[in-house]
Amino acid sequence: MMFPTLDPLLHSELRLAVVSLLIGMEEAEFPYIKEQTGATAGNLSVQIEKLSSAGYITVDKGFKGKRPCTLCRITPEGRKAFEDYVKALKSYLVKPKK
Amino acid sequence: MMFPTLDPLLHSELRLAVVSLLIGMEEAEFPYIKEQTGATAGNLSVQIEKLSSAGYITVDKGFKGKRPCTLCRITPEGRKAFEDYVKALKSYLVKPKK
DNA sequence: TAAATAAGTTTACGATATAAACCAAATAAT
DNA sequence: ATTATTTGGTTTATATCGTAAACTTATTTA
Repeated sequence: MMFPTLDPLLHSELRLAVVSLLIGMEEAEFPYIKEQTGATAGNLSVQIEKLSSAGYITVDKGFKGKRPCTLCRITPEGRKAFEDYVKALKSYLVKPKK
Repeated sequence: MMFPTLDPLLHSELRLAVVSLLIGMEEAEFPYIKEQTGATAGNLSVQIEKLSSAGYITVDKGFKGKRPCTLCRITPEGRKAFEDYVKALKSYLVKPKK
């Protein structure tokens, strides 16, 4: 078909932002992601859980001193899915030569 | 903010496909769009109506011979919105140089 | 010790996408 | 000449999704 389907897990503003961010850093804390994306904590929590249970990111809940600290990282599958998503999107954004 | 908001009207697989198609042709009939996008008639009808009432496309219901014929065209606003959407998306897809 | 902040999670709700069901007219089959 | 099928859609119902509000627990700060 003309237009390939877009991975619904990535075709979401916030989830795409999260993955995009992680692609660029390989490790980020929850509050940092929250700040960079402008998301509310609740929404971010939900979307991170979705990305995590899809295997696109890993989530490590530990402590930094005495405070909880949630560390997120992209997985190889997440990286692959992102690349595929970008490729697919191009079919929508770039008109193929007549 | 790092990630600009994505026009929710365009951030939809089918609506984006429709607009993308119309950008490349300036005029298309309902059945053609249906075929190219692989959408069901119902879904397409709904999404075309949304694009239309947002002013992104025009919809002309006429006849071709005796059969009804629905013609869609992109509007300047639709074109502009699409361009803005593509620009905004790039913030998500391309990592800005460190 | 009381209030405020940090770091999240859970829950509730409204919006959204999608397909199923439906409708009307025209054409094809019997 | 009916009956069935196809064409070209629209309306409606549903299931999913995104989002913010409310809540929890622990920790500083006043």
